[in-house]
Amino acid sequence: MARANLSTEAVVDLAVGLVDEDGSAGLTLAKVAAAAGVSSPSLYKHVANLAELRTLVSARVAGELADAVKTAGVGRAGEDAIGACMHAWRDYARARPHRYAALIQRPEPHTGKAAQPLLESVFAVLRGLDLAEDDLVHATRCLRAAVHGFAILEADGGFGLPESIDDSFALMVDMVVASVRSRT
Amino acid sequence: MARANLSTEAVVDLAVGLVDEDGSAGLTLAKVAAAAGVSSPSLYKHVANLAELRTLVSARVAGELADAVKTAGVGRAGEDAIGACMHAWRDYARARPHRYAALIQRPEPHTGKAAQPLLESVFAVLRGLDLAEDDLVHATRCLRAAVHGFAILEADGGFGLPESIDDSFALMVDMVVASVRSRT
DNA sequence: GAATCTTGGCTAATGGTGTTAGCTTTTTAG
DNA sequence: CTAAAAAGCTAACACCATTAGCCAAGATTC
Repeated sequence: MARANLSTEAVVDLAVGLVDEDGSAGLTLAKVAAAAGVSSPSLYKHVANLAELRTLVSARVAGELADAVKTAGVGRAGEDAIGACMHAWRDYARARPHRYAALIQRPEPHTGKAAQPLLESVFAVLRGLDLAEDDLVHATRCLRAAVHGFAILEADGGFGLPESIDDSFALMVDMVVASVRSRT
Repeated sequence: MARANLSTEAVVDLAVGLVDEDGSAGLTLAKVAAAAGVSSPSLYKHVANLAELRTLVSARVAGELADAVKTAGVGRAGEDAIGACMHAWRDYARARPHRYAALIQRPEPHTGKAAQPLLESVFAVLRGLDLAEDDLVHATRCLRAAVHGFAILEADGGFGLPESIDDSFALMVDMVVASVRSRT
Protein backbone atom coordinates (compact mmCIF):
# COMPACT_ATOMS: atom_id res chain seq x y z
CA MET A 1 0.00 0.00 0.00
CA ALA A 2 2.94 2.35 -0.41
CA ARG A 3 1.02 4.47 -2.85
CA ALA A 4 0.70 7.97 -1.45
CA ASN A 5 3.85 9.59 -2.76
CA LEU A 6 4.91 11.05 0.54
CA SER A 7 8.26 12.26 1.78
CA THR A 8 9.48 14.52 4.53
CA GLU A 9 9.53 17.35 2.01
CA ALA A 10 5.94 16.71 0.96
CA VAL A 11 4.75 16.52 4.56
CA VAL A 12 6.35 19.88 5.29
CA ASP A 13 4.68 21.29 2.17
CA LEU A 14 1.28 20.27 3.46
CA ALA A 15 2.08 21.53 6.95
CA VAL A 16 3.08 24.93 5.61
CA GLY A 17 -0.19 25.10 3.71
CA LEU A 18 -2.14 24.36 6.88
CA VAL A 19 -0.18 26.96 8.79
CA ASP A 20 -1.07 29.51 6.14
CA GLU A 21 -4.74 28.81 6.73
CA ASP A 22 -5.11 28.17 10.43
CA GLY A 23 -1.95 29.56 11.95
CA SER A 24 0.82 27.65 13.64
CA ALA A 25 -1.32 26.72 16.62
CA GLY A 26 -3.82 25.11 14.26
CA LEU A 27 -1.22 22.78 12.84
CA THR A 28 -2.02 19.22 13.76
CA LEU A 29 -0.73 15.86 12.61
CA ALA A 30 -4.29 14.71 12.10
CA LYS A 31 -4.96 17.50 9.63
CA VAL A 32 -1.71 16.92 7.78
CA ALA A 33 -2.58 13.24 7.52
CA ALA A 34 -6.03 14.04 6.21
CA ALA A 35 -4.58 16.43 3.64
CA ALA A 36 -2.14 13.73 2.56
CA GLY A 37 -4.88 11.13 2.34
CA VAL A 38 -3.16 8.97 4.89
CA SER A 39 -3.66 7.87 8.49
CA SER A 40 -1.88 9.92 11.13
CA PRO A 41 0.49 7.20 12.36
CA SER A 42 1.80 6.92 8.82
CA LEU A 43 3.31 10.37 9.11
CA TYR A 44 5.81 9.05 11.62
CA LYS A 45 7.57 7.34 8.77
CA HIS A 46 8.61 10.77 7.51
CA VAL A 47 8.72 12.93 10.61
CA ALA A 48 9.74 12.13 14.18
CA ASN A 49 6.81 13.89 15.83
CA LEU A 50 4.81 17.10 15.84
CA ALA A 51 7.59 19.11 17.46
CA GLU A 52 10.02 18.14 14.74
CA LEU A 53 7.50 19.01 12.07
CA ARG A 54 7.15 22.46 13.61
CA THR A 55 10.92 22.85 13.55
CA LEU A 56 10.99 21.81 9.90
CA VAL A 57 8.28 24.31 9.05
CA SER A 58 10.26 26.98 10.84
CA ALA A 59 13.38 26.10 8.87
CA ARG A 60 11.44 26.17 5.63
CA VAL A 61 10.11 29.62 6.37
CA ALA A 62 13.54 30.87 7.39
CA GLY A 63 14.92 29.63 4.09
CA GLU A 64 12.23 31.30 2.04
CA LEU A 65 12.67 34.54 3.88
CA ALA A 66 16.44 34.41 3.56
CA ASP A 67 16.06 34.00 -0.19
CA ALA A 68 13.70 36.94 -0.43
CA VAL A 69 16.04 39.13 1.57
CA LYS A 70 19.09 38.05 -0.37
CA THR A 71 17.37 38.58 -3.72
CA ALA A 72 16.32 42.07 -2.71
CA GLY A 73 19.93 42.92 -1.98
CA VAL A 74 21.52 41.99 -5.29
CA GLY A 75 22.46 44.87 -7.51
CA ARG A 76 22.20 47.37 -4.70
CA ALA A 77 24.78 48.72 -2.35
CA GLY A 78 25.07 50.37 1.02
CA GLU A 79 22.09 52.16 2.50
CA ASP A 80 20.00 51.43 -0.56
CA ALA A 81 20.49 47.72 -0.02
CA ILE A 82 19.52 47.97 3.62
CA GLY A 83 16.19 49.56 2.79
CA ALA A 84 15.48 47.06 0.04
CA CYS A 85 16.13 44.11 2.33
CA MET A 86 14.01 45.48 5.11
CA HIS A 87 11.14 46.05 2.73
CA ALA A 88 11.46 42.57 1.27
CA TRP A 89 11.40 41.13 4.77
CA ARG A 90 8.27 43.00 5.75
CA ASP A 91 6.58 42.22 2.44
CA TYR A 92 7.11 38.52 2.99
CA ALA A 93 5.52 38.75 6.42
CA ARG A 94 2.58 40.71 5.04
CA ALA A 95 1.97 38.28 2.22
CA ARG A 96 1.85 35.27 4.55
CA PRO A 97 1.33 36.43 8.14
CA HIS A 98 0.65 33.02 9.65
CA ARG A 99 3.57 31.46 7.93
CA TYR A 100 5.82 34.26 9.08
CA ALA A 101 4.63 33.88 12.65
CA ALA A 102 5.66 30.22 12.48
CA LEU A 103 9.27 31.32 12.06
CA ILE A 104 9.90 31.40 15.77
CA GLN A 105 8.82 28.24 17.54
CA ARG A 106 8.64 28.67 21.29
CA PRO A 107 9.72 25.32 22.71
CA GLU A 108 12.75 25.07 20.44
CA PRO A 109 15.90 27.00 21.20
CA HIS A 110 16.98 25.68 17.82
CA THR A 111 15.33 28.64 16.20
CA GLY A 112 18.76 30.15 16.08
CA LYS A 113 19.87 27.24 13.96
CA ALA A 114 16.93 27.44 11.59
CA ALA A 115 17.42 31.17 11.19
CA GLN A 116 21.05 30.75 10.15
CA PRO A 117 20.58 31.38 6.41
CA LEU A 118 18.49 34.42 7.20
CA LEU A 119 21.20 35.84 9.40
CA GLU A 120 23.76 35.28 6.71
CA SER A 121 21.66 37.18 4.21
CA VAL A 122 21.49 40.18 6.51
CA PHE A 123 25.16 39.87 7.29
CA ALA A 124 26.00 39.91 3.61
CA VAL A 125 24.12 43.14 3.08
CA LEU A 126 25.73 44.95 5.97
CA ARG A 127 29.15 43.71 5.01
CA GLY A 128 28.99 46.07 2.04
CA LEU A 129 29.48 48.97 4.43
CA ASP A 130 32.79 49.27 6.20
CA LEU A 131 31.90 48.69 9.81
CA ALA A 132 34.14 47.33 12.52
CA GLU A 133 33.69 43.60 13.02
CA ASP A 134 31.69 43.78 16.23
CA ASP A 135 29.73 46.80 15.08
CA LEU A 136 28.67 44.53 12.26
CA VAL A 137 27.26 42.04 14.73
CA HIS A 138 25.46 44.69 16.73
CA ALA A 139 24.02 46.30 13.63
CA THR A 140 22.82 42.95 12.33
CA ARG A 141 21.06 42.24 15.60
CA CYS A 142 19.40 45.63 15.63
CA LEU A 143 18.24 45.42 12.06
CA ARG A 144 16.88 41.95 12.63
CA ALA A 145 15.15 42.89 15.86
CA ALA A 146 13.65 46.04 14.41
CA VAL A 147 12.21 44.52 11.29
CA HIS A 148 11.12 41.33 13.01
CA GLY A 149 9.39 43.27 15.75
CA PHE A 150 7.63 45.39 13.18
CA ALA A 151 6.65 42.44 11.02
CA ILE A 152 5.34 40.31 13.84
CA LEU A 153 3.31 43.12 15.35
CA GLU A 154 1.85 43.98 11.98
CA ALA A 155 1.07 40.32 11.26
CA ASP A 156 -0.71 40.16 14.57
CA GLY A 157 -2.83 43.19 13.78
CA GLY A 158 -1.07 45.05 16.54
CA PHE A 159 -1.18 48.44 14.85
CA GLY A 160 -4.71 49.60 15.40
CA LEU A 161 -4.48 53.32 14.82
CA PRO A 162 -5.46 54.79 11.46
CA GLU A 163 -2.08 56.34 10.70
CA SER A 164 -0.32 54.82 7.70
CA ILE A 165 1.67 51.73 8.59
CA ASP A 166 3.78 52.24 5.49
CA ASP A 167 4.87 55.61 6.86
CA SER A 168 5.74 54.04 10.18
CA PHE A 169 7.86 51.46 8.43
CA ALA A 170 9.58 54.14 6.38
CA LEU A 171 10.56 55.78 9.64
CA MET A 172 11.88 52.46 10.89
CA VAL A 173 14.02 52.07 7.78
CA ASP A 174 15.34 55.59 8.20
CA MET A 175 16.12 54.82 11.80
CA VAL A 176 18.24 51.81 10.94
CA VAL A 177 19.94 53.43 7.97
CA ALA A 178 20.83 56.56 9.92
CA SER A 179 22.21 54.51 12.76
CA VAL A 180 24.43 52.49 10.47
CA ARG A 181 25.57 55.63 8.68
CA SER A 182 26.65 57.23 11.94
CA ARG A 183 28.91 54.24 12.62
CA THR A 184 30.86 54.25 9.40
CA MET B 1 -17.66 22.06 49.00
CA ALA B 2 -16.93 25.65 48.09
CA ARG B 3 -13.66 25.55 49.96
CA ALA B 4 -10.80 26.13 47.56
CA ASN B 5 -10.55 29.90 47.62
CA LEU B 6 -10.56 30.30 43.87
CA SER B 7 -11.42 33.24 41.69
CA THR B 8 -10.64 34.31 38.16
CA GLU B 9 -7.76 36.31 39.56
CA ALA B 10 -6.35 33.32 41.44
CA VAL B 11 -6.66 31.08 38.39
CA VAL B 12 -4.72 33.59 36.30
CA ASP B 13 -2.09 33.74 39.05
CA LEU B 14 -1.56 29.99 38.82
CA ALA B 15 -1.60 30.09 35.04
CA VAL B 16 1.08 32.76 34.98
CA GLY B 17 3.21 30.63 37.29
CA LEU B 18 2.86 27.65 34.99
CA VAL B 19 3.75 29.79 31.98
CA ASP B 20 6.91 30.91 33.76
CA GLU B 21 7.96 27.30 34.13
CA ASP B 22 6.83 25.54 30.98
CA GLY B 23 6.17 28.33 28.53
CA SER B 24 2.88 29.40 27.08
CA ALA B 25 2.53 26.25 25.00
CA GLY B 26 2.84 24.18 28.16
CA LEU B 27 -0.13 25.90 29.77
CA THR B 28 -2.96 23.48 30.23
CA LEU B 29 -6.20 23.57 32.19
CA ALA B 30 -5.36 20.20 33.70
CA LYS B 31 -2.15 21.57 35.19
CA VAL B 32 -3.83 24.69 36.48
CA ALA B 33 -6.51 22.54 38.11
CA ALA B 34 -3.89 20.32 39.71
CA ALA B 35 -2.03 23.36 41.02
CA ALA B 36 -5.28 24.69 42.45
CA GLY B 37 -6.14 21.35 44.03
CA VAL B 38 -9.32 21.14 42.03
CA SER B 39 -10.75 19.11 39.16
CA SER B 40 -10.41 20.62 35.72
CA PRO B 41 -14.11 21.14 35.03
CA SER B 42 -14.27 23.30 38.14
CA LEU B 43 -12.11 25.89 36.44
CA TYR B 44 -14.93 26.67 34.07
CA LYS B 45 -16.68 28.38 36.94
CA HIS B 46 -14.01 31.08 36.77
CA VAL B 47 -12.84 31.06 33.19
CA ALA B 48 -14.73 30.47 29.97
CA ASN B 49 -12.15 28.16 28.41
CA LEU B 50 -8.45 27.78 27.74
CA ALA B 51 -8.43 30.45 25.05
CA GLU B 52 -9.88 33.00 27.43
CA LEU B 53 -7.38 32.05 30.11
CA ARG B 54 -4.59 32.69 27.61
CA THR B 55 -6.07 36.07 26.82
CA LEU B 56 -6.26 36.88 30.52
CA VAL B 57 -2.64 35.86 31.01
CA SER B 58 -1.70 38.08 28.10
CA ALA B 59 -3.56 41.01 29.63
CA ARG B 60 -1.91 40.41 32.97
CA VAL B 61 1.53 40.45 31.42
CA ALA B 62 0.72 43.57 29.43
CA GLY B 63 -0.36 45.28 32.62
CA GLU B 64 2.79 44.32 34.51
CA LEU B 65 4.98 45.44 31.67
CA ALA B 66 3.09 48.71 31.29
CA ASP B 67 3.67 49.41 34.98
CA ALA B 68 7.36 48.67 34.72
CA VAL B 69 7.73 50.93 31.71
CA LYS B 70 5.71 53.72 33.28
CA THR B 71 7.63 53.52 36.54
CA ALA B 72 10.92 53.73 34.69
CA GLY B 73 9.76 56.93 33.05
CA VAL B 74 8.84 58.95 36.12
CA GLY B 75 11.30 61.65 37.11
CA ARG B 76 12.99 61.55 33.74
CA ALA B 77 12.45 63.59 30.65
CA GLY B 78 13.05 63.46 26.95
CA GLU B 79 15.74 61.18 25.58
CA ASP B 80 16.71 60.05 29.02
CA ALA B 81 13.20 58.76 29.62
CA ILE B 82 13.19 56.88 26.33
CA GLY B 83 16.31 54.96 27.23
CA ALA B 84 15.06 54.19 30.72
CA CYS B 85 11.77 52.82 29.40
CA MET B 86 13.43 50.69 26.78
CA HIS B 87 15.76 49.22 29.36
CA ALA B 88 12.92 48.53 31.77
CA TRP B 89 11.04 46.77 29.00
CA ARG B 90 13.95 44.56 28.07
CA ASP B 91 14.75 43.83 31.70
CA TYR B 92 11.23 42.60 32.27
CA ALA B 93 11.52 40.25 29.32
CA ARG B 94 14.87 38.98 30.52
CA ALA B 95 13.66 38.34 34.04
CA ARG B 96 10.68 36.26 32.84
CA PRO B 97 11.22 35.18 29.25
CA HIS B 98 8.35 32.71 29.06
CA ARG B 99 5.94 35.11 30.61
CA TYR B 100 7.02 37.82 28.22
CA ALA B 101 6.57 35.53 25.26
CA ALA B 102 2.98 34.96 26.39
CA LEU B 103 2.24 38.63 25.75
CA ILE B 104 1.28 38.03 22.17
CA GLN B 105 -1.25 35.27 21.76
CA ARG B 106 -1.50 34.09 18.19
CA PRO B 107 -5.14 33.20 17.71
CA GLU B 108 -6.39 36.40 19.34
CA PRO B 109 -6.44 39.64 17.41
CA HIS B 110 -7.42 41.11 20.77
CA THR B 111 -3.76 41.40 21.59
CA GLY B 112 -4.13 45.00 20.58
CA LYS B 113 -6.71 45.41 23.29
CA ALA B 114 -4.65 43.74 25.98
CA ALA B 115 -1.62 45.81 25.05
CA GLN B 116 -3.52 49.07 25.44
CA PRO B 117 -2.04 50.10 28.80
CA LEU B 118 1.42 49.31 27.51
CA LEU B 119 0.91 51.53 24.50
CA GLU B 120 -0.29 54.33 26.68
CA SER B 121 2.82 54.10 28.80
CA VAL B 122 5.03 54.47 25.75
CA PHE B 123 2.85 57.23 24.42
CA ALA B 124 3.18 59.13 27.68
CA VAL B 125 6.95 59.01 27.49
CA LEU B 126 7.17 60.22 23.92
CA ARG B 127 4.64 62.94 24.55
CA GLY B 128 7.29 64.71 26.59
CA LEU B 129 9.08 65.58 23.35
CA ASP B 130 7.42 67.96 20.99
CA LEU B 131 6.64 65.81 17.99
CA ALA B 132 3.89 66.31 15.47
CA GLU B 133 0.81 64.24 16.27
CA ASP B 134 1.32 61.60 13.61
CA ASP B 135 5.06 61.51 14.11
CA LEU B 136 4.19 60.57 17.65
CA VAL B 137 2.25 57.57 16.41
CA HIS B 138 5.00 56.48 14.05
CA ALA B 139 7.67 56.90 16.71
CA THR B 140 5.63 54.89 19.20
CA ARG B 141 5.25 52.07 16.71
CA CYS B 142 8.94 52.04 15.93
CA LEU B 143 10.01 52.08 19.54
CA ARG B 144 7.58 49.30 20.37
CA ALA B 145 8.60 47.19 17.39
CA ALA B 146 12.29 47.67 18.04
CA VAL B 147 12.29 46.80 21.70
CA HIS B 148 9.75 44.01 21.32
CA GLY B 149 11.71 42.46 18.49
CA PHE B 150 14.87 42.64 20.53
CA ALA B 151 13.25 41.27 23.66
CA ILE B 152 11.49 38.40 21.96
CA LEU B 153 14.59 37.33 20.06
CA GLU B 154 16.68 37.50 23.19
CA ALA B 155 14.08 35.56 25.18
CA ASP B 156 14.16 32.93 22.49
CA GLY B 157 17.92 32.60 22.67
CA GLY B 158 18.14 34.00 19.17
CA PHE B 159 21.40 35.84 19.70
CA GLY B 160 23.99 33.13 19.50
CA LEU B 161 27.17 35.04 18.82
CA PRO B 162 29.55 35.87 21.66
CA GLU B 163 29.39 39.64 21.24
CA SER B 164 27.82 41.48 24.17
CA ILE B 165 24.06 41.62 23.93
CA ASP B 166 24.06 44.61 26.25
CA ASP B 167 26.14 46.50 23.71
CA SER B 168 23.75 45.54 20.95
CA PHE B 169 20.86 46.84 22.97
CA ALA B 170 22.71 50.06 23.71
CA LEU B 171 23.02 50.55 19.98
CA MET B 172 19.31 49.92 19.61
CA VAL B 173 18.53 52.56 22.21
CA ASP B 174 20.84 55.02 20.45
CA MET B 175 19.10 54.22 17.21
CA VAL B 176 15.67 55.07 18.55
CA VAL B 177 16.82 58.12 20.47
CA ALA B 178 18.70 59.56 17.51
CA SER B 179 15.72 59.00 15.25
CA VAL B 180 13.36 60.79 17.60
CA ARG B 181 15.86 63.62 18.06
CA SER B 182 16.05 64.21 14.33
CA ARG B 183 12.29 64.67 14.21
CA THR B 184 11.96 67.35 16.84
C1' DG C 1 -34.69 30.34 62.41
C1' DA C 2 -36.27 28.07 58.19
C1' DA C 3 -36.62 27.95 53.30
C1' DT C 4 -34.70 29.20 49.13
C1' DC C 5 -31.27 30.46 45.61
C1' DT C 6 -26.75 30.99 44.10
C1' DT C 7 -22.13 29.64 44.04
C1' DG C 8 -18.56 26.57 43.35
C1' DG C 9 -17.30 22.35 43.62
C1' DC C 10 -17.83 17.20 41.93
C1' DT C 11 -18.20 12.80 38.65
C1' DA C 12 -19.20 10.88 34.23
C1' DA C 13 -18.90 11.06 29.46
C1' DT C 14 -17.51 12.63 24.66
C1' DG C 15 -14.51 13.77 20.99
C1' DG C 16 -10.12 15.06 19.54
C1' DT C 17 -5.12 14.66 19.81
C1' DG C 18 -0.17 12.67 19.74
C1' DT C 19 2.12 8.58 20.01
C1' DT C 20 3.49 3.52 20.25
C1' DA C 21 3.15 -1.29 18.90
C1' DG C 22 2.63 -4.64 15.80
C1' DC C 23 0.98 -6.26 11.26
C1' DT C 24 0.87 -6.20 6.09
C1' DT C 25 1.88 -4.90 1.66
C1' DT C 26 4.58 -2.90 -1.72
C1' DT C 27 8.83 -1.79 -3.54
C1' DT C 28 13.55 -2.32 -3.97
C1' DA C 29 18.14 -4.91 -3.95
C1' DG C 30 20.81 -8.71 -4.70
C1' DC D 1 13.10 -14.93 -7.71
C1' DT D 2 13.72 -14.05 -3.19
C1' DA D 3 14.72 -11.33 0.85
C1' DA D 4 14.86 -7.12 3.10
C1' DA D 5 13.54 -2.52 3.72
C1' DA D 6 10.10 1.10 3.20
C1' DA D 7 5.65 2.80 3.82
C1' DG D 8 1.34 2.15 4.70
C1' DC D 9 -2.46 0.22 7.96
C1' DT D 10 -5.44 -0.83 12.53
C1' DA D 11 -5.71 -1.09 17.44
C1' DA D 12 -4.75 0.87 21.63
C1' DC D 13 -3.30 4.23 25.19
C1' DA D 14 -2.82 8.46 27.61
C1' DC D 15 -3.85 13.11 27.87
C1' DC D 16 -6.59 17.08 27.08
C1' DA D 17 -10.67 20.38 26.59
C1' DT D 18 -15.23 20.62 27.12
C1' DT D 19 -20.23 19.61 28.29
C1' DA D 20 -23.93 17.78 31.16
C1' DG D 21 -25.89 16.97 35.22
C1' DC D 22 -25.53 16.46 40.26
C1' DC D 23 -24.76 18.07 45.07
C1' DA D 24 -23.27 20.57 49.04
C1' DA D 25 -22.09 24.94 51.30
C1' DG D 26 -23.11 29.60 52.13
C1' DA D 27 -25.74 33.60 51.52
C1' DT D 28 -30.29 35.64 51.20
C1' DT D 29 -34.76 36.35 52.20
C1' DC D 30 -39.05 35.72 54.47
